[in-house]
Amino acid sequence: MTKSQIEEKATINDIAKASGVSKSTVSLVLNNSPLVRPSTAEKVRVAAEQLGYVYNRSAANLRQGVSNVIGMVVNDLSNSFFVELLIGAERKLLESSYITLLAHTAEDQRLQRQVLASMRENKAAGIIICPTFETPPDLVESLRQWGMPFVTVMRALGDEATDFVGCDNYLGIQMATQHLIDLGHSDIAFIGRNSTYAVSLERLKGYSECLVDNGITPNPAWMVETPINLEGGRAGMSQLLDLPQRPTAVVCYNDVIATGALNEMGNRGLKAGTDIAIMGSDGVAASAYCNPPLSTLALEPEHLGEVASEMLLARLKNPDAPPMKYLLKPRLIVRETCGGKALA
Amino acid sequence: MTKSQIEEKATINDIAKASGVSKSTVSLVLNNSPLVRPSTAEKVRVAAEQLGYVYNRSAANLRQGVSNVIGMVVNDLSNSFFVELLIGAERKLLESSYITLLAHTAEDQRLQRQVLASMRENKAAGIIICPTFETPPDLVESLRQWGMPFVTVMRALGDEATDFVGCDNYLGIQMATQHLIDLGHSDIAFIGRNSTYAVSLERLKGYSECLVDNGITPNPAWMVETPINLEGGRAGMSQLLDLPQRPTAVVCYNDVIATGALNEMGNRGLKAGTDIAIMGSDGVAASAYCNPPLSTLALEPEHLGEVASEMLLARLKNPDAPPMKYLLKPRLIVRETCGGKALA
DNA sequence: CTGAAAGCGCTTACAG
DNA sequence: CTGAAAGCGCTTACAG
Repeated sequence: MTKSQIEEKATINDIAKASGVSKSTVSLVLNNSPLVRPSTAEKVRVAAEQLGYVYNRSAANLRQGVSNVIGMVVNDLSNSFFVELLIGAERKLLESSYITLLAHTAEDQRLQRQVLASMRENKAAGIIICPTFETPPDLVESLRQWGMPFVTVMRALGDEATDFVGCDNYLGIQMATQHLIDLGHSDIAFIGRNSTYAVSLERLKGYSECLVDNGITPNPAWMVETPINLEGGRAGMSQLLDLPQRPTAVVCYNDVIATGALNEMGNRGLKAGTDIAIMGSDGVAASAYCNPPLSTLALEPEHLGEVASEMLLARLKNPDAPPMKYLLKPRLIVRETCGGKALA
Repeated sequence: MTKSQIEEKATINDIAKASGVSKSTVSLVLNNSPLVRPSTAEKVRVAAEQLGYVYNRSAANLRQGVSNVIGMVVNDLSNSFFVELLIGAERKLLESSYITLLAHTAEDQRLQRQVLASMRENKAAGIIICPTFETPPDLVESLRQWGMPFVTVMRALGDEATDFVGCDNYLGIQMATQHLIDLGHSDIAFIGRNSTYAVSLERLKGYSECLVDNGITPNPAWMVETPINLEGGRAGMSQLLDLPQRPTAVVCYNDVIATGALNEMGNRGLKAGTDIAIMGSDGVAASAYCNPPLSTLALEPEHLGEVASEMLLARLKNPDAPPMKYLLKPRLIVRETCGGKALA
């Protein structure tokens, strides 16, 4: 235990003493500066090793005014889309020797404010944020005023000047809807309408405009409003199945909704792809293992997470670069639930 | 911009000057010390507010030698069990004004070492760790030597002295197996055997001993070894269905495996609960929305996460308290896939 | 209840 | 290529 206590206490001063150089030189060595002569560096490294030295980032952070942590603020970890996004982002950050400070807001704006403030106090080098529903625009103002670099993900925030990573929601759902139309459907419903939520609005628009473009009149009774969760998907499908006139196909807001819908179909002895065609959106890993396997849109959440990290890192390197945008083009994944396997 | 630049720079010295007290007093106020006269405190708070003061945790961390961050090291975020556990843990930590440093190891030991070292440098106050497969015992030694408080979750590590949160794996799978036997099954398989993995060994034992206790001889061909992921579940079920003699019921290592198994059954036009009975384990949120709804074991991951946080917080308060253990007793959740709804 | 002083362990110009 | 000096913004005994 004495040994370990000695180890606990070693600082660059101790290393300096042990290796016969100044602590400036030690610091240079620890930061892999090319300025130090290799033989000196080696000597220092050996001493550090022997002393069981542990770099104290708190000290470095204080001196430099910035840390090696990146804040990651996520609105909904119960949706694996965001989990996969988190996985991609965190891995990428780690590769660049950043470490991730995570906060799950669960769509709570108050919490979002709180964790952002905490990340600021902790001198986060930057923030990746998947904002909550209806995040007020002054949040962006705050972040800017703080001088905090950030990239927003999936839900655009503020003006054109903010860095953003997302996907073409309109195009994706349009593709999904068109696919069903190409399969011969015209009675197509949408589950997951949500008027307070920009992404839902875009997706709903992709759906309804696609219908119109194909000469189909959208049916308001077939645009089901539900919370965006598994139960919402189940309940939404239940609502559709209770209608006197059922649709023959359903476009779901996302894979979570679709999974809930599949559940309800099963509960009623119906099979997706045979009785009713279903399309999801997001392409989460689990979508391939739905029962039946879900036809959906590849939004590549893990890739989006990686891109978000890369964008933030680029922003840190170059604070004055012009605004960066990444808008993923969805790709159709045809599996079983749309009943159009043959087409693919 | 001038305003915000001034704000950036305010320190306790500025507050001290502005409010006419010493910086010691300011520090006391910021930490809500009861020592300061309320009127003084108020004066200080107003000054801090006016100056747009931001507490600098790096400085406090350096001075105190410890931070307000807790490291959370998770082996597998592709399994929602661990995501739900993370959600519970993070929320609880936030309530106690700690913020979570997250690292996903994806079962990579090298990465696990690396992130742990990084968390140490960052002066994490403690660590919650769901260790990777086959984590070497010297990891516990390192953590102890570092003086780093930690609690291990799900996979026990080291000796009796480590704080641990988990569940009774043996009992759970035993209950699931017994339930199937009570339903009249005797041809019961197990998917997710994995000899290198302690938890799998416990669960497999719960399964096979339950069979023996009921006078049933375990069939080696029905103990399927697969990776623990969706594809493993699907492939495992496929393997069973290809057997000349199929089991009538299957106990799955966890809900991930069960979900994959359900997928394969659907692919073959089979229905769980009717054609073959399926039991999962873990009770992740999505299990209720499988198709059909999955019978499983409630392991309450979110609760386990909360408990882990509470345990770590207790450990921080009282470093010398005796080792703490929390072993959750699983509860049977009877839904559709076991075909025993009537019994519940 | 409040203040003066020391120091946490780094990094960064600056000088040589 | 290396060293001496200053300072980042806090907290913590200690004294009064």
